[in-house]
Amino acid sequence: MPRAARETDSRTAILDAAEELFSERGFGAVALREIARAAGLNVGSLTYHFGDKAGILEAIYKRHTNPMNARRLELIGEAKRIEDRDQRLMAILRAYVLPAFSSSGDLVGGGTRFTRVRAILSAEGNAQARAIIADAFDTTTRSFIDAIAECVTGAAREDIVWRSQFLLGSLYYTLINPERISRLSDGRADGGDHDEAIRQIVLSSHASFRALARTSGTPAGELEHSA
Amino acid sequence: MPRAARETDSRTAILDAAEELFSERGFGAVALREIARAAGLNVGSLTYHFGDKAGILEAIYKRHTNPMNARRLELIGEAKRIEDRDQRLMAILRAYVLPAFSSSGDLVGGGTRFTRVRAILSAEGNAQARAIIADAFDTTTRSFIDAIAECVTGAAREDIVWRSQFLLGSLYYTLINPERISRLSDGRADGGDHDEAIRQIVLSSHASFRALARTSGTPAGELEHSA
DNA sequence: GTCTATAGCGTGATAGAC
DNA sequence: GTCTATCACGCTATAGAC
Repeated sequence: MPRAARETDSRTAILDAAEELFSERGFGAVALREIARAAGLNVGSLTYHFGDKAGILEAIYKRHTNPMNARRLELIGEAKRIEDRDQRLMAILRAYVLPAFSSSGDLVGGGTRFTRVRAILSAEGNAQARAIIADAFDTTTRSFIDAIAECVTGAAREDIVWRSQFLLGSLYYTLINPERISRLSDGRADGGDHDEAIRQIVLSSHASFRALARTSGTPAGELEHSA
Repeated sequence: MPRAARETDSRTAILDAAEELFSERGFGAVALREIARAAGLNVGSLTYHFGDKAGILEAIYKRHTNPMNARRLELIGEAKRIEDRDQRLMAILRAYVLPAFSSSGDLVGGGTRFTRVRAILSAEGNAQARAIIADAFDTTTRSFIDAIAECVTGAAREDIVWRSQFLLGSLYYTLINPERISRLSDGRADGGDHDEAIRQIVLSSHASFRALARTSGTPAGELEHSA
């Protein structure tokens, strides 16, 4: 067993390499040998440090979830102090989206890469991976839903849950398939532009959530059309 | 080579089995042996009919894309005849979402299953799979974007593209991870309820698109907040 | 048209030298 | 702590019997 407290250079080299490969092709499709080669180490070294392949994924999760959740809660806390409901809602949405894109902790560009890992893993349905993913973010997501509910008075809790699912789906799919945006816009938009992606997701979901409010000056007629 | 025109029982049995397995675990993680077992046939039979593993995926795409696109264009055509812009927008969104869930052609429940295959494959990043996916839906998607643009006057094309990306991401993620909705709503919503999913996606994206309109009675202030 | 048998390769994980 | 060597297994794809 390696010393748990200290992160050696090899350990982080392995995690960095694995994270990059997982973010591109998922968990199952990546071979330990590839990770070893990318990290400049031998296969035996990986299993020495992390036991098995799933152990590597677990370590990747461990180093990201805490900083990312902390950053989210911090930003949500700030956002909650805004009085105007619309602006507060906007700030809350940014608090959720921003840490998924920007760097988490000391890791350069780690946020985006890790979020892409999560996006791919959520689709892959791998049993080992599923066990590791399991509710690493549920608690934070619930705080997030609570904060939204306070901005969107009179909305049913279920509706907010559905739309927060759509928010996460939007975020994931944008990270997975950014070329589609560039292509369908004939180059007028760049799907790989993270700042723009954040802006678009926040604005779009803001409109989606605000339409749930029963009070305030929303134009009537969204609910119970033919759909 | 098998007769191209006629679909034998074995062929459809193979495609059905493969489609089910792909929709659960993606392309790479499914072994030919599993498909053969589920179809009640031998491995050799699969390669006889479809050449190789990618050939099976290709055949699955072939039997779905045309019917699904046709249904979408038909529904968009109907929707375009609606005069009221809000109601037309709603109908157009339904025209896009509905065929992704409901059965396509004669295939029972085929739409949902096939859409789940597409969702997983889009995330998987497999090279062979990517080649088959490539713009099987781009033409229809462009008609869809055009139709929305007519409802949302004054909106920038790029913004519509971004939000249609979010629509697809919402749809995919809901099919991939429906349990998350049930869990986060504490059982008050059922993520696996397709009719409700359609309704929620349509309403949510309707609000998102409508907010882009510069004319009409939209409440001011969505654009250019802090974001 | 479907089967069995097998080739040829790549995989995750381990044992033991250094 | 990192290496080489190796095990046992699973994979896709093919060849050829029936």
